[in-house]
Amino acid sequence: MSDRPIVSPDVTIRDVAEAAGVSISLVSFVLNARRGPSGEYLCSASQKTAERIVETAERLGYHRNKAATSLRTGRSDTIGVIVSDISNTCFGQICRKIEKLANDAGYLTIIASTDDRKENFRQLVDKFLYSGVDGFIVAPCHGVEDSIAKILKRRLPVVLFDRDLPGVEGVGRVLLDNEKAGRCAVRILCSQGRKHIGLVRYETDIPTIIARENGCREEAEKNGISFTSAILARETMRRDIVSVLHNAREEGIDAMIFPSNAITVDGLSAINELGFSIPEDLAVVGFDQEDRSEMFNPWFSFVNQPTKLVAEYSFRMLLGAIKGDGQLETKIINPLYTLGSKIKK
Amino acid sequence: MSDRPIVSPDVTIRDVAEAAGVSISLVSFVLNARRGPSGEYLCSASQKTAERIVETAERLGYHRNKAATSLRTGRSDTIGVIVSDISNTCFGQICRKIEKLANDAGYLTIIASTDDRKENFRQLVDKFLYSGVDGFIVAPCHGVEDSIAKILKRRLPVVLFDRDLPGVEGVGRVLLDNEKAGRCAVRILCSQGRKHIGLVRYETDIPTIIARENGCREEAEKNGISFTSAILARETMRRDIVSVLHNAREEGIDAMIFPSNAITVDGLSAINELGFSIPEDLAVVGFDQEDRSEMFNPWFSFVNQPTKLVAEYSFRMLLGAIKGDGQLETKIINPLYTLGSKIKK
DNA sequence: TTGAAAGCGATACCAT
DNA sequence: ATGGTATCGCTTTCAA
Repeated sequence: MSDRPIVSPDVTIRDVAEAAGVSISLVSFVLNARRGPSGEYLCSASQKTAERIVETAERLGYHRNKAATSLRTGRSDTIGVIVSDISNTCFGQICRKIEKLANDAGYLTIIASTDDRKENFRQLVDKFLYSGVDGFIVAPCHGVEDSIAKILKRRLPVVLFDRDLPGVEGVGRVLLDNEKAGRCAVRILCSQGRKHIGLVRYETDIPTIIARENGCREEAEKNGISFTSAILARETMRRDIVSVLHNAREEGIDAMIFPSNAITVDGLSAINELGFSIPEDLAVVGFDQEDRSEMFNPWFSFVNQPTKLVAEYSFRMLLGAIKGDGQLETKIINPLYTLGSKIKK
Repeated sequence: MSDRPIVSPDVTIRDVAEAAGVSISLVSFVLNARRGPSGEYLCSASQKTAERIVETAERLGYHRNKAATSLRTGRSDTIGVIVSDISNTCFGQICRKIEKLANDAGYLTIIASTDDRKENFRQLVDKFLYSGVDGFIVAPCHGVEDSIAKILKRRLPVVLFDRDLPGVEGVGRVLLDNEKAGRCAVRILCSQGRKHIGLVRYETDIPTIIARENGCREEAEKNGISFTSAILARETMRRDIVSVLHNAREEGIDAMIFPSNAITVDGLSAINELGFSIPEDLAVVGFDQEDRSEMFNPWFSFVNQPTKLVAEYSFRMLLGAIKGDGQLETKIINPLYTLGSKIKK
């Protein structure tokens, strides 16, 4: 039983030094020493003093002041994660996993949401920069190349995920193979015997969505299946999608693809509003939805990013870049798909 | 023209001082001055120099080094948020809103998930403490009173939300009225003509769940309706809940209540597995589910925390405590409920 | 093997 | 109205 002292204001390295009867430098030296395989201190200090110092530090309840360390070293052991919306389950899961990995590696994680607006993205990047994060993992908005450049100018590593910024160099990437994801969606519908596939999206040049659409079209052609896509204005999509679906069905379309999470949400809501049933009236494949859909109506399918994998690749790549070993590369991930309540492949 | 190299790793307050031809102290003084109503600087510096200093700072792209400020002042303009699982939509939404409010108030937010394990909770509290957060907003695990005490000993403000730690003093609280939430769930089912209500939960002394159950029982008695609750082992709930639901239906129970998010997830999955349809075979009220259920089968209802309200109250209360105005109190929130795809009350 | 001392960048007290 | 300077806690040469 250790009789822990009543912790008062704060124990500094100076207190430890005094209590252990050594100099401040030595304490710092020992406390930052790497441990040998036999658990011992790899530094020039004698094992005996090293142990005494460590023990004293523990007894006093010493913890290094991060601000001071950060000021002195320029490192903060903090990484910044920026997504469009943390309450989107897909991002929530990725962030959670990144946070866990980072925590295990001794890093703190700062997470922020941009609402997909580049002014917010820029502001957050600045804020994180001035807070001294050691690296970034971001799902970028369209058109934030300048912000990324700003990070790179400070020689901080960046890993992009979920969305690409084509042409940007010097960053790591962990991206879904979106064309393959599109092909996957069509194949699911083919295997359910559908012949007339429709896709709804909003007007955009987000490469993710375009690539998915291309994948769909390609696979549909390959299978000799009709493929039609409807393009709506982003602002009024939620409203307009209802009539699009209504008309689609009138015209004999028997399956719909919603190529992003936002579209999936609006699309399924519209289907409920129209009273269509899945898959009798319309088969459906959505994208980027949570893995809890088994809770709900299990009769539609999803194509997803494997969130854990994305988190793992992203964090490992960033950590490697921060530490100096490991390098920033581009990792293309295979899509995952969910049929009903079963995950295959 | 100075013959300095163009590349400046970072602009410091000293650079600004030199460029503006004043002392470091004055720069700090002006840059920390509060602004008057007419937009001007409330400090003893003359308006002219004040303006010159600010302009110079902007021109050089100066941003204060947070580590240095934090070291010097003890403040970090950072708050720590701890939840059980950020990928749980309910927490995701609350965190997102807190983050936004904090951001607007000039604070950075650090979010972490505990997985509902108190060792994790403790570890995270320590980590946040040593990182120098200015305050905490936490959904505590059961049995972490000691961690909270540790925070309070440092005189940092804490706001609890979602879950209470009865008996802990000196903290703010933003809590759902869980008894009322339970009563609400039963009333929904009554209004749908149900007469035999069942509830499933795992073995626990989490006050949230107990209070909900009590609310249910109370309201059922008041309405002369039968109420049965099944208590499972936490570890095997996911599996056992299937047979519980099967038996319940055999025994004539016509409605189920799942009094937490975790139980709701398992419960609905089980219902899908059993092939029951809602509400023909069983009416259902879940708890703490996301607001996107309109996407899915809308034929069951939810009782929720109003996430924005929780976030707003929590953050305001914390900010008040940090700033010194405002005080920590207990705020009890009314439940929100969702019927089908419509939100009422 | 150990210690003294010079900063890191910003703040705030005390002079002027 | 402005400036000098000690200090926050820690890391890191360089000397002893």
